[in-house]
Amino acid sequence: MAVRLDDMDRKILAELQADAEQSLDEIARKVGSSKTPVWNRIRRMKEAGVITRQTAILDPEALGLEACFFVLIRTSEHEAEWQRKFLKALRERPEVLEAHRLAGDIDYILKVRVKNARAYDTFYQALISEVRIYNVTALLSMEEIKATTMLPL
Amino acid sequence: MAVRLDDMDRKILAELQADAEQSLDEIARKVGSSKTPVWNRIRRMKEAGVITRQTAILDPEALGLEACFFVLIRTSEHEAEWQRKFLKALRERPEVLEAHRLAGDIDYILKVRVKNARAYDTFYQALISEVRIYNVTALLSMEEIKATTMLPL
DNA sequence: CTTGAAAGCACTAAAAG
DNA sequence: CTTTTAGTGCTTTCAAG
Repeated sequence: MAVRLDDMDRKILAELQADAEQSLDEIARKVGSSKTPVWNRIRRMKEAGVITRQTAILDPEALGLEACFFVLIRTSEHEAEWQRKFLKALRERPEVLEAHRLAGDIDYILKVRVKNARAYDTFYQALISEVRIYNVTALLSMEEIKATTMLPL
Repeated sequence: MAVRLDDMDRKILAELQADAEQSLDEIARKVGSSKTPVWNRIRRMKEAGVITRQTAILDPEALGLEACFFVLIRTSEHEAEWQRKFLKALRERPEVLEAHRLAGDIDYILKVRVKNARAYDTFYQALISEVRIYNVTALLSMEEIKATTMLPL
């Protein structure tokens, strides 16, 4: 899965992560190349799956999504059918921004963005009514110190 | 901070979140409007800070960043000077993708992306040598079930 | 909101290193 | 094999109705 990238590729990726609206000419100038080679490298990296997609980043506060919870989940069930239902529920709920299966005594962690604590409770009640969960701890974020989509290159 | 958005604005945002590479004409067609009004709405939402920026989403696996940790931090220190140093350290480290200050007995949560467990240990040793930390629990992600930048609208 | 028009840009192909 | 040059048609941007 890992793709071979040279220094120029990495510079281009850094520019695209920082600002995907720049023109090819601008990127080419910054990385010390020119339009066509930069365009070819970007195309190759899209085909190779290094660049997944391009998206607009929105401000959650400006949209009224003022509450962010990290949810630690322990479960007693480990059957395939239960897991299938659980994953489906997570993927279908748009307020679940992240979901990971973990190693260790905590089985899952979720990141959930909602309007307020009440909206979180609605989400929580809906989730536990869909699938059996042994233990849930919700961690409420008081302050987003850092949140970036920029991967280190 | 919260901005008033109508249904058309929300449809446009949904399109931009799903794929920011679409042309204005395409977006306009999908939301049932035309080029200029869509362009004006997007400009207004950028000025209002609803749309923060546009970015390329990269595949961490393809870049060889195969390990993801959630780090739960408890601290005994709550002085301004300690906090300043701690936040600075987090903001400067590119492997820290997210950092939140929490309510409750856990003080901070981090999301950290690195090449492997060894790289995490290097990060961890560097962090605890920079700032005094009372207790750290690292949760290792075995599987990214879901990871989206798309906020619910 | 629509039309329309100017400027800029992405993308392609073909030439040159 | 990679870069430069050059051209076409689409897209953004903006002014006027």
